[in-house]
Amino acid sequence: MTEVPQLPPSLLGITAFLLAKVGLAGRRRMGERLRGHGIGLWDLAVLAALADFGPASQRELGERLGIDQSDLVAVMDVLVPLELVERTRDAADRRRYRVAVTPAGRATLAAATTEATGVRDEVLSALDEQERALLHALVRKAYAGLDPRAREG
Amino acid sequence: MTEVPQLPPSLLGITAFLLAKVGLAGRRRMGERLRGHGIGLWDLAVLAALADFGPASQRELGERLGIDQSDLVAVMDVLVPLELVERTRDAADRRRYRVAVTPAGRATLAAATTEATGVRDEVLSALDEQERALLHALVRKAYAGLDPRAREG
DNA sequence: CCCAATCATTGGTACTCACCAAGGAATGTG
DNA sequence: CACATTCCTTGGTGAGTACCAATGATTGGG
Repeated sequence: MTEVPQLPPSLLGITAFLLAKVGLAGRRRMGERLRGHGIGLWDLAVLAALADFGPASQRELGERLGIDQSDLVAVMDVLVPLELVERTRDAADRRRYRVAVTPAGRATLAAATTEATGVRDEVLSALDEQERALLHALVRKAYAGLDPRAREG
Repeated sequence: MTEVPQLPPSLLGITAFLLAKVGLAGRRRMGERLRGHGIGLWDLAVLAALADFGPASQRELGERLGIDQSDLVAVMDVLVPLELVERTRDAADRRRYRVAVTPAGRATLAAATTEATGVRDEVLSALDEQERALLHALVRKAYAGLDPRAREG
């Protein structure tokens, strides 16, 4: 789908439909902007996790973010060469890595956060500041309550 | 991604991230439920368009819903055998079809709308009635303002 | 009547998301 | 020490989304 003209009112009454549309638009735009920084959406999530919670092994990252181990490898293949994270073998247990965000990684995270603001303003251009804040709060609350054990994002 | 535990606060501050997550969850669940009716998300959109706006050619449907012609063929391959739509050659112009929703199609649309309510209540379980209505209104407004000519849903 | 345009169909590409199985390296436990 | 387990990697699957090009049938304009 790639919306354009007048949609059927029947669809516009479906909250899930609207959320999917707006969510998709946000994800697309965010992805485009991040591409300018050489990273993808997952990479951003990993940077955020490392910045917020400190160094971790890949397994820990995967668990925390709900990313499959194998998919995490691809993330590392992006972040390591860009030197946004530093990956060293854990001295105590040389099976595992110790992944840590670098200053460059923090800078990229900050830049991405700024981009996110731009995306928000773009996607929610029809809403005023107050409405945007309200929407954010509502979606955050809804997300927090989203059955964590169910296996859909 | 298949969220679970505590996400980085950095991510939770990003509206686009939250919208994408919640939107994805809604889309998934909606897809699952529709599968029980033998149809997919696109099929529902087509049924809604036909019910709301009356019979149309496939080209008209594609334009209205932003679906590629070729993808619309797949939709018809679902809806026609299920007799949810009736497809007859246009007498005046036998190149085009005249696609119309059948009574069975309307019934399925009604059922799907009910399912949508269930999905909404599921995804927004953390919100009370008032908050759900507010969220719906905000998202609808945002969607309506979403640059219609930009080509991302 | 011939040509260009339109409508539908077929078949193919590319990208994302989520997942799974197999295997190598390193670990610790009995 | 031998064995089961853990961590990471490789390689592959399948569903969903969004495209594009080529073709056949039919049409209307010149």
